[in-house]
Amino acid sequence: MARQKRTPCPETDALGAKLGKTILRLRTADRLSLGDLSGMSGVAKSMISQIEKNETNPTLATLSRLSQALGTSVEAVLGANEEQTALVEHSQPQDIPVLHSEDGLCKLRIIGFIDTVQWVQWYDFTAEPNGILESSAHPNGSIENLSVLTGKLEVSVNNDVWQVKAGETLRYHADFDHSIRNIGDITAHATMVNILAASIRPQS
Amino acid sequence: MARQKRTPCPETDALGAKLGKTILRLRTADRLSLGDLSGMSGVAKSMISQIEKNETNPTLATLSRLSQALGTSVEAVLGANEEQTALVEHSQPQDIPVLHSEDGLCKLRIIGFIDTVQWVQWYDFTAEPNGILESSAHPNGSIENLSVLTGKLEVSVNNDVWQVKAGETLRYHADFDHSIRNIGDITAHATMVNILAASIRPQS
DNA sequence: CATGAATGTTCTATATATAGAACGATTGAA
DNA sequence: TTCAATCGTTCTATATATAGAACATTCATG
Repeated sequence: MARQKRTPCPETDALGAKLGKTILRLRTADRLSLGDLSGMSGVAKSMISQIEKNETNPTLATLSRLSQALGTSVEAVLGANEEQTALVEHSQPQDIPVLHSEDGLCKLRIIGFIDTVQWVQWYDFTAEPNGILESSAHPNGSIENLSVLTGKLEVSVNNDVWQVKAGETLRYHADFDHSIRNIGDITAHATMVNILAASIRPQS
Repeated sequence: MARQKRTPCPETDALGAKLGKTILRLRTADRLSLGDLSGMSGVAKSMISQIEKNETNPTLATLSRLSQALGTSVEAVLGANEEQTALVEHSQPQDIPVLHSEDGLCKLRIIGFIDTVQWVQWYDFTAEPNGILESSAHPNGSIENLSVLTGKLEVSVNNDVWQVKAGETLRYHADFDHSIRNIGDITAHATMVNILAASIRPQS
């Protein structure tokens, strides 16, 4: 015997509601009728109707077929946030914060600070010869990406040391104290991109 | 009467397989038994077992409850790509793909291509005077960020045109056809970062 | 006004996702 | 050895997700 409880858990329900709206939005944006999308995806149009109204609890398979037909992925459809912030932003130099290393030889311009996306930030990094930038550990599981445009840098994390020169990219875990030093004899220039772990996985 | 065809579509099947591995990985990483996770999530342990082996086709509701119990979101669980990435990666210049514009005057070096994180990519962009780079629309809701290091560029999206010069950053929606042109008389150099819409999501 | 071809909705029958129980395998302690 | 506990698997019954058909509505065009 199997007893089954109806489980309209609020979290899940909200997820389904958002999903339905997203599907509807994508479908109408492409000017597709239920029948069209049904034909393209192989999902019954009755199903699509119910999904859009959050009257059912779709299966991974149907979600996969639907998002494929809509040209996206299941993750994207589920994660899609419809805030249609149709904004364009133009930052002037004086708006961009600049950090300096303790020795005054390195400069870190924080370019990519977007309040809507906290888990990725990027910087323009320059260092005079022998300049060293010391960073304490970033939030759990962050990954730092250093792409050197000109010059030669040395990166130390924990007890490991690597060298990176112009044209190369180094990617390393930044949830330890780490430092970057200019070991060349010219000004070094690099693009640094930090990705926070929140977007990958809440740590084990 | 309802005829129903079993549809083990390869795409969907692969997604399910990946999902199963991810669930298993997260569960064991937290040292949870099937029973533990079942108790925490409210999903029958038999279901979890079948999901991990991709012998069933879970519902959005169960995925939601499971990922909640594991401390993540459905998107993250589905999007989680493959195993623990190598701790460190060092890309040489020859590993980095380079795109050229049709007129041959612009160069786009794809620096930040991480297979584990599909929602952010960045590029090193250079353009000779008058060079123009035309891009077709990116996936739904992408945002493109252009930080000019040297020179002066003009960005056209839809019918809007903006100018950006050294030190400035322009941020615009890239889900339309758009183009970037060097309107200065020296080689322009910029860092371009693209963020896909899938990532616009609060909380971790 | 018809009449048809679209649209989205509700109905109905079946395949299947799911919960719970029963099972077998492993471990550890008395 | 026993016994008990705990693991993952497999079985079974039911709730339900799904496909397909029937239905309802709009909107053309004659």
